[in-house]
Amino acid sequence: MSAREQRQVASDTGLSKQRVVVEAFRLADREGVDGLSMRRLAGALGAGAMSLYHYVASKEELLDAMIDVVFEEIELPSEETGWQPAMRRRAVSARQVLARHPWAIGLMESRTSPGPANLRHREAVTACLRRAGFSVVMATHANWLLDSYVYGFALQEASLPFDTADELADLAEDVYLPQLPPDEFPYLNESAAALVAAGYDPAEEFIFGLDLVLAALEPLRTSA
Amino acid sequence: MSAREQRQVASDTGLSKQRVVVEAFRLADREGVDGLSMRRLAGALGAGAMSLYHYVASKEELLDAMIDVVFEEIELPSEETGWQPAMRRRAVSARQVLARHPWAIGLMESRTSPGPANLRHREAVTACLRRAGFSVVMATHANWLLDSYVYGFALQEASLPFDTADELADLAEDVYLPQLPPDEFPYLNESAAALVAAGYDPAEEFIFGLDLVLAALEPLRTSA
DNA sequence: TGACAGATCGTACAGCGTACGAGAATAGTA
DNA sequence: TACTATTCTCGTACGCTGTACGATCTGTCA
Repeated sequence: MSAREQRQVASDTGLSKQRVVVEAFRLADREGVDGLSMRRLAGALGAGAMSLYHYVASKEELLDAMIDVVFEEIELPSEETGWQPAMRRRAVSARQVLARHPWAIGLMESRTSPGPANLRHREAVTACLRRAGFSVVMATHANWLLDSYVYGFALQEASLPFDTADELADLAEDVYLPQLPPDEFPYLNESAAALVAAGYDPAEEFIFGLDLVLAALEPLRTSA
Repeated sequence: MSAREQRQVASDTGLSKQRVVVEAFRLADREGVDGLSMRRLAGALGAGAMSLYHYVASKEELLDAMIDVVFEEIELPSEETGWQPAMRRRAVSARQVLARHPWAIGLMESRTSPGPANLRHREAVTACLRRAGFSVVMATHANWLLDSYVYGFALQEASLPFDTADELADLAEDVYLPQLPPDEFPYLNESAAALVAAGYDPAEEFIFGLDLVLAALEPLRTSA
């Protein structure tokens, strides 16, 4: 057993690619992606900055690996239910995961080579659609539509500067409404008022659009 | 007339917030957002790096302003057609603009305070939906769904590492397929083959999903 | 024991955003 | 025209970044 393999097993002491990536993931959760530097990461691992480069070729590769950990966290579509419940569950899971790790969605634009968990995920989704009777072409369309919705929703949610309904109400009153003269922005005022009155739950909002999309996809299936 | 106002007019000589932001926009188009540094931007403007800070409080503010320029480029929904053609046109325009400036979508996650063009855009979209008979709540749902689709599509498109069908074919053969063993990823192989055979046009793909979404929203209108 | 490979990391470099404050240019007033 | 006040420009410097390079240290095997 080489020293390296030993290190991979003994997770408490010694480094490994796994430990580096997972700690980077945690650090990004804690401090945001801007707070993730090689030196700080090394510090959190009790190592010197340059030691990390034995496990990771560059920071870019580290970010790629972090994104793949995100995909590992997303539920794969079940094979035991209909395609709609299966896609619904995996989409809900994806949104939850992306909401829990808001740094991830911002990283995706710049990552171009999908990792293994990403590939496994795509394969499972495509399999689910194809088995449900979508043609190759229609499965591609469905994939784009569903993923666009999930990622776009996550992107918008990540850029909301509040986390709770209370914060929303405060922000609306103190920041938004003052810069929205009612005569120039009548409809935004109307919306803002309704939003503050009713509160706002991103999970519910997400489900609403998701169910519309799923229903719209149903007729694209070839077999009934 | 103050010196500053004069500078804002005389665009050839002298700086102004406009000139700084527009040049930053161009630089990002040319070199990507990673190539945009205050020093390089100053160089492109023939000025010292610190001079920029007279027109822009920080790089963050500069990025905010750049995003707002992006929104200025997006067509507002027309008031003279039905809501569907209007929303269709503005969504198509938004995708085009975001595809032309791929750095923009990556910036959106971190921008939390919308600029004036952004606000104008949202107001116009909401107005269009409300006038078409969507209730306040339904207009909010429609807004989320449409914007999620547009942004998510743009995000996925920006992370595609190819621009033309030829590049796609080359990449598929040289990079993707080799890492997709057919027994482990049968469906992805199937999709990849179909994609290479048929070519791939993001504009068409976008329209397909967009029309599904628009049709799905139609029944949410209160008045016929 | 000696040799070799794997792992660690100190140092250094170029580049980043920007705080500070000095100096130049311009505008307003007498 | 002369003096002052304001606006604008930017050189220097600080603390941070990713990482190239090479020295060192650790552990394995002959």
